[in-house]
Amino acid sequence: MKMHIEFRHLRTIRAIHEAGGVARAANLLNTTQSALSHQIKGLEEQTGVELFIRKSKPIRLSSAGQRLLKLANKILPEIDALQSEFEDLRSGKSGRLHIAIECHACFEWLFPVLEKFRQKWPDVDIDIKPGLAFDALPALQKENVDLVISSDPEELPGITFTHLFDYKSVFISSAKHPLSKKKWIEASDFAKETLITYPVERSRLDVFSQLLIPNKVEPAQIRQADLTSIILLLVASDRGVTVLPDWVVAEFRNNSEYAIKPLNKKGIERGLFAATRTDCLNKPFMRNLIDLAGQEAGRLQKSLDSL
Amino acid sequence: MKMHIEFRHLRTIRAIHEAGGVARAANLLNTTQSALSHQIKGLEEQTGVELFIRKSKPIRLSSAGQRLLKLANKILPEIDALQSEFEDLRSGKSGRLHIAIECHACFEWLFPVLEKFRQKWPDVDIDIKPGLAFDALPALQKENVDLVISSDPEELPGITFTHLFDYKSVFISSAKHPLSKKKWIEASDFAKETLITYPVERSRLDVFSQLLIPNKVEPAQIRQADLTSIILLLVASDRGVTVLPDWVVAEFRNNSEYAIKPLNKKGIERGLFAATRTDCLNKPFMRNLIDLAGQEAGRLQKSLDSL
DNA sequence: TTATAATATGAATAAAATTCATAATTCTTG
DNA sequence: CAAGAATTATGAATTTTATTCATATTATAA
Repeated sequence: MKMHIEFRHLRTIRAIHEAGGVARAANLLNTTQSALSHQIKGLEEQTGVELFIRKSKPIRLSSAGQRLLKLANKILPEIDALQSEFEDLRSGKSGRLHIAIECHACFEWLFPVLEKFRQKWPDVDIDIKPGLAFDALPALQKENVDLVISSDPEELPGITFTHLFDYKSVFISSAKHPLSKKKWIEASDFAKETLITYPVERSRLDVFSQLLIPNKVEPAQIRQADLTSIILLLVASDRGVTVLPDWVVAEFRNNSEYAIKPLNKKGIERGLFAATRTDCLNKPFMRNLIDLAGQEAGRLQKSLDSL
Repeated sequence: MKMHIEFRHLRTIRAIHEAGGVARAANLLNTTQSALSHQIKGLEEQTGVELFIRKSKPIRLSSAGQRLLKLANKILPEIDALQSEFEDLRSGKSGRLHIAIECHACFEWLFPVLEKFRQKWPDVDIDIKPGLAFDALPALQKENVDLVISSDPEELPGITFTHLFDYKSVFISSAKHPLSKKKWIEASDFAKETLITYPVERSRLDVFSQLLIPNKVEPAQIRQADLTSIILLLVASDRGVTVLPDWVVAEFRNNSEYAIKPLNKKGIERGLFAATRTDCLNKPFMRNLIDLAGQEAGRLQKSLDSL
């Protein structure tokens, strides 16, 4: 007989000890006295060590048996804990929510959303993965991340894009800037300007993908900055102009330092989407996050409308 | 399918992770790729949690799988350690040596023996159980102790008495005591004396069992003391007389404060035995202890002879 | 896209655990 | 100390579980 020590054995040892006897332990474990007797016999053969003192009835643990019991008492609670963690996972109480953001400015509205989310789902492992802006969708497919915030929905197998809200990309310059006199801004207006952007691929920036590339316009100069507040600082001091989502500018629309103009006569409107693996949409916390994002969007919209 | 998490699964998870793939892990574990695949499938069904990301080849652990791996890395070394402890037990390198001493004075020669023993068998769990003087042999049978030092061998099933050495019980008084004038001491001599003994049953004391009870003599008074040195102190200050094994008095035989006399003309000679469960005599450390005890006895004998 | 390496699957087989019935212990009590 | 009660052990049959074999499916790299 080969047989290894198994959890079954640990449970049996513990039960025999606690119940004070094989027969009573068998009750506890919903099995027969015979089964346990065979079990411990097999275990003793396998380990080559006497685990019980059989000269007493009911049988008692030998010192080796007590050593094993000690291990059982250490180990069994650990798998129990694991099982309950898994139960949380299965029920959707806990889970992993690793997020990649294609749209760089999205940090702005996402943070407050995550803050609310965190309070409601304390057991969900939230993380924002940097450096994935480019191949966020492959990462999503490979389960390296669980949610991608993107403006460019694609048809991908196993991936679902959920519309969150729409926004407008708007032009921002200082109030003193010559272009602030125009009603709206066109592609050609950028030819002589310094454009300030996030340090990401052009294709990932609305100004380029929606306006400059289609119109084959190249800005006179490009300057990059990481943080939205830095970009705005540079714009305020007339070191350049920029294009940002309208929600970013909501808070300071009434700030007289800035001029905010639509792009083209009709403005450039874009959608924002949550990309997830389709099966993950079943998870309660995932739906709730998307809900919360929608709510936050409504709130931003209101604050824009009210101006 | 019912199935619990088992050590097998932990080993599999670990092997898949370390080998980087199911097929390679199967090699490590001397089994087939199919077996492992079925195993993890069963485990995933049981726990209701995806343990691996199957969109990649070779498959990788999911976050739940990593949680399980963490547990595996914590638990598996612990059973390995246990198994090697058991191996030591089986090979006789370690074990339990709980000793009961019927003969109260035996502490005197046993301690140096145990000291040597301890150095040679550091993994053996040595203990001296007090309070068992009376029913030491039943305790031996019930495996509450593993060795009994006794002067009264009996025929008991499963118990073997090994002769260690012989000694004489000798009478001790102060040098000023009237009885110190006699060549030897008889039972009747005790009738007017205060006898100092260990605080144990009369039947367990040589003076009584070998001399006073057979001769129906009752000492004038009995006084009890726990420690041999205390008894000797009392004797030296003439508060009473005592009877002790000759090896106890070896060291101070030339001390002029004491008078040491044989009991009866021929002396009372007794044997000392190591009682063990018969099967325990196979254990190397047990035999070695008995050997060491014999050697120590030889040493004591010499120190007596040389005087 | 195709070839290749890796994993999954289903049915058959092998292995192991459990049960049932009963024997053999140890304990208890008169 | 014997007899009965309670407890554990055992062997064979049965059921459950794990593994293998052959092959299908899936993912990756060329």
